[in-house]
Amino acid sequence: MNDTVGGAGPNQSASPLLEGLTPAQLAATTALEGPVLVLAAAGSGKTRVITRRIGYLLEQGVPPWSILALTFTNKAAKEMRERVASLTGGEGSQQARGLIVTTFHSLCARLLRRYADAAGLPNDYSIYDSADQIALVKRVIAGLDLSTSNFPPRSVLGVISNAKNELVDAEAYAAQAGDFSTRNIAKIYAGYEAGKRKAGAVDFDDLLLHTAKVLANDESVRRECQDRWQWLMVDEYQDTNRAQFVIASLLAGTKAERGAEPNIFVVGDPDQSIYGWRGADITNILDFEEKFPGTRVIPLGENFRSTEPILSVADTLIRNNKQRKHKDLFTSTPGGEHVEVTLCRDERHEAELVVDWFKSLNEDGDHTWRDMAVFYRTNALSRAIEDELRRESIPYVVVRGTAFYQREEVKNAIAYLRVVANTADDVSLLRIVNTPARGIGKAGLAATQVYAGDRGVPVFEGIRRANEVPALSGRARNAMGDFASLIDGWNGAGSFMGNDVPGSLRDLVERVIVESGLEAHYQKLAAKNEDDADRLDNLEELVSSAAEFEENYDPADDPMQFDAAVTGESTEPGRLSVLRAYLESVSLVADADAVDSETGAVTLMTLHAAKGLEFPAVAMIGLEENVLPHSRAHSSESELEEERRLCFVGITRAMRQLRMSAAKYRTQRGISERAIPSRFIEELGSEHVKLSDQSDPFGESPRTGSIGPGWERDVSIAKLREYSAAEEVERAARGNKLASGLAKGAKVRHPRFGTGVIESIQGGANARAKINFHGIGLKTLVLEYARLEPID
DNA sequence: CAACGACGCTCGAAA
DNA sequence: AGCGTCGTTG
Repeated sequence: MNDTVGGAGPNQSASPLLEGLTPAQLAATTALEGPVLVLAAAGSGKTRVITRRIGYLLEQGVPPWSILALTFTNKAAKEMRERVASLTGGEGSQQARGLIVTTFHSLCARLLRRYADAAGLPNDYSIYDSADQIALVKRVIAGLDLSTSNFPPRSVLGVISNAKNELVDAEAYAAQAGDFSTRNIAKIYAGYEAGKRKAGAVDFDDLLLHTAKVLANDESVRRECQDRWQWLMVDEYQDTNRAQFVIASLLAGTKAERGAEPNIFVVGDPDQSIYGWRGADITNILDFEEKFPGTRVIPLGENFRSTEPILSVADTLIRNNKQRKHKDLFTSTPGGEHVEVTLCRDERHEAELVVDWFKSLNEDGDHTWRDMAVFYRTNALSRAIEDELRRESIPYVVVRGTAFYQREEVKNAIAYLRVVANTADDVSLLRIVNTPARGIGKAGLAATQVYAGDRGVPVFEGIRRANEVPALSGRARNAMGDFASLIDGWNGAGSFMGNDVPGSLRDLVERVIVESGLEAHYQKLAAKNEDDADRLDNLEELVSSAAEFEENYDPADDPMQFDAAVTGESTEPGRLSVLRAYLESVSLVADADAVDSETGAVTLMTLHAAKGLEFPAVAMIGLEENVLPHSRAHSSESELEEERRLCFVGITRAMRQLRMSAAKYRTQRGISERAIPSRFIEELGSEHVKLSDQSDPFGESPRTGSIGPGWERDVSIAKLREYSAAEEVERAARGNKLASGLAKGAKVRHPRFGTGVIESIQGGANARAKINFHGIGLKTLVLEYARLEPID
């Protein structure tokens, strides 16, 4: 931009911002102008580099509002903002006013709000999550007289999402659709797009897609953005997809547009690319230098996180990836313990070993619960660990940020709010129009949908005009009339423009929950079934979350409020616009956002959610074929390599201690199946790995050492059957023994379900008991796994 | 029209 | 094991 910025070398400016950096980190931090690609190995201090670089830019006099940093999760964005704030002196410092650190999706959501006209969207658009998408696709499939068994909504949506990630829209897709099935998918795709357009809704892919289109097609929009943001940074660049690459490129602009090479700074590690299935495109890294001539490439190789054995094991594993540029991982801090890899009997045994390990770490006094984490390939694997931690009264958190918003009762409340914000949102409307039941039945609704469809108006408009809809019963008309006034009462449709609805967001959410009848509905359920008691708590929590959002809401934080950002003024926002912002934030929570290192609890999460984090002690479970690598990742070598990178990401999160385990039997979908140790175990090498086979409960001392009988992977099907048959006999004997200890009519206690009476019991390999639990009802439990205690 | 139980299907990571 | 759909009953 000018000489003062570029020329200020680290030597003259003894800035504290540049202290304690390695030469490579310093080079990256102070590489200001022009395109820069930082290849940052795991644990090499990339967050540090980005935050210091932002601080350095500010120190050089760059205005904060001209800096835009894009991260992968809200959590990462928040952390980065905090670190910048502490570097530049002070919380919420005026210095950083207008600095934008956010996620791609949030940025796009805001851009589309501001440039709604140019994007062809209403500015009150809804964001559909996967459940909404499925609901809409189902309706479209039904409307086309197709069957959901021939066209499973989930897989159709997968096809649509992939098409979108390659920037193929419904039209383009139809143009290349050949066979019968593909042509029908093209029809569903088109219907799905039309449905969203009518509802004023977008899905996650659309957020990126629409933004890319607006930036590409509307020069004034592009100009405005390019003028504001002179300094662009992208974190986790290896996980950007095609659309994100296009957006970043358009925001950066070209030399022709800017008169100089754009200041775009991206940081990534090809070895940590784990979102290929979501369209992440590794060629974005490879093409970067081509797209931005004169790119400076700065490698950050030295690892400051892990002990030597951990790093070495990670390195040995990742070398098995063939489609990879060779790269040495190194640490200057030698020493450290071996990586222990254990073969367990089953997931319960595995959980016991993990929890025993954690307990011993805790007792040694070197670690607290928050230093420990368990990683797994799929969410379902957390269960056994959770049970064991609960049994041992060890505090733990399962990282699943979106789980709360996916609960039925919360989704319902949010659907109401979405309808308040956007009455055209048919998917949300249909979800709640008769929840709780208010006499708007299937038949009446169908007639209203037809009426609305014929006139091209939203279903809610049909409900408003229930009196004109033919063939409705008087009761249905009344019910619909009541419902319409309910919604209109909340969104102020009666008052001028609906924009000056008084009161707070908190009040609105509370009113909606009470007046919709949701509260009463769940109160009724809770009275009947203890399991439903927490639903009311969740609704309460939603109110708190809205209140908290409202409290922290500052329209000036909106990236698009240029003037407010620059002048420091903020305008009083209307309640509906706060509601919209709230709904948007709710739609864009990531699982990883739920990580909270402050709580003194063990952290449980998927390998994907673990990206970017670090823990002193890590247990990785389920290192089995078809789990990691996952069974669905066997169709190509590149999928397998992505699984290997996922394993690599997990390993490199561990700072001091790492354990991995595989179970000989794993229960999935309710049945226990023989599992084969993951090929990745062998690929860890043997130098820093300590194997131990603890799977034989009757064996003398556990077998340790090299890959032995229990570890073999290339077992033939016949051999597997042989194993299974032998073990089946054992299991049957165990089952019979367990069953004989209990009888019909006996009273038992279960750690979670309380006391109950046995209704029926069955022995054998899958010994089960049907038990009538007090206050809960009938449950069938597998004796081998259920922790039942007989009581008198 | 709503509530409940039986049945059958699925089953990956997530913004 | 969990979920959604279907058919039955209140």
